[in-house]
Amino acid sequence: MRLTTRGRYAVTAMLDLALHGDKGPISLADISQRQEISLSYLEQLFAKLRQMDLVSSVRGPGGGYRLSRDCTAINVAEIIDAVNESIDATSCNGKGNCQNGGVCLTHYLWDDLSQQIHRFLSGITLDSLVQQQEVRPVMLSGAE
Amino acid sequence: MRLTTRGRYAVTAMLDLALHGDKGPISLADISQRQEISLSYLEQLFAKLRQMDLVSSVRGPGGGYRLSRDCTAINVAEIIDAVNESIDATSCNGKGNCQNGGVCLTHYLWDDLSQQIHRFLSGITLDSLVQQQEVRPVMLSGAE
DNA sequence: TAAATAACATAGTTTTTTAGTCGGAATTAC
DNA sequence: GTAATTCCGACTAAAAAACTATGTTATTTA
Repeated sequence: MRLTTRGRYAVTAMLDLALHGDKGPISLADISQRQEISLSYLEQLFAKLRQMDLVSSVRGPGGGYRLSRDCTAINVAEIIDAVNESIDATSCNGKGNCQNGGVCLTHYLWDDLSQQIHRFLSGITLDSLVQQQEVRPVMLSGAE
Repeated sequence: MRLTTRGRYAVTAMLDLALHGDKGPISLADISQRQEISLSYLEQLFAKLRQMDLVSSVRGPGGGYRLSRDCTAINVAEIIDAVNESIDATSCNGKGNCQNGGVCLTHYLWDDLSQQIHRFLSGITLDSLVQQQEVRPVMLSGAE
């Protein structure tokens, strides 16, 4: 199972889009500055986000990215799925052939855990993160 | 966050202990054979499990490991904690200094997720895995 | 039309982690 | 004393993650 900075970066960048997206397309350079993520790395991540139709792009000066759906209709699990291979915790990718073609001792445990995580993350929309942002005091992240 | 074969191996090995532990101490060589995990690697894992007092060892011929507590009193979260650094999903290890000493945009999301996973895994005891083993038909894992 | 801006594409590099190896030392049953 | 076993530390190979570099293409604007 993988849940590393890649997934975190992707969610952070998408949230940045959700927060600033009302002012037209947002360039990766902006996100790069605000969130302290390397531009080239962002480009790689956004290539995948675009493939999964989570964002759409506008090229040329003044261009950038915008969410391709309303932020109430994009959840965190989708974002992580798009950039990470998966959030599966089993060794067999859910196939159940972990040991000699059969399920290993702990297959169901990891399978259940994966479902648990997926259920949790898919219940959280970008919008709900935006709401939370407005309630919880944003220490700095930009200002200061 | 890390949840890889290391943690899976550890849980599998501990479950093997729980399943066979009634016949006195179990050698790592046995577990290595049954679960198809390299002996040397098991030794490393059990060093950590022993440090955390999850297992106790008996040296010499006929020796091996046994659970240091009843299998109703050992949960999966402990096991993973013992061999993996942690099951924390934040980048700051829960410290909240992810960005310029403050919390990053998505800190609370990962913090919540970590708690969720921890709660799930700590609710599952070795004993409950043993029960499950007896109920769910063990496709092969040895037989067939 | 030229220059600037930004996405798009791909290849390569560095760093970290994982998984596993190796060689040996200590302990204990027989 | 020998064999089985844990214990210990260093080492290595391979994979993945994180990041860099270099360019190409589309689009706007002056």
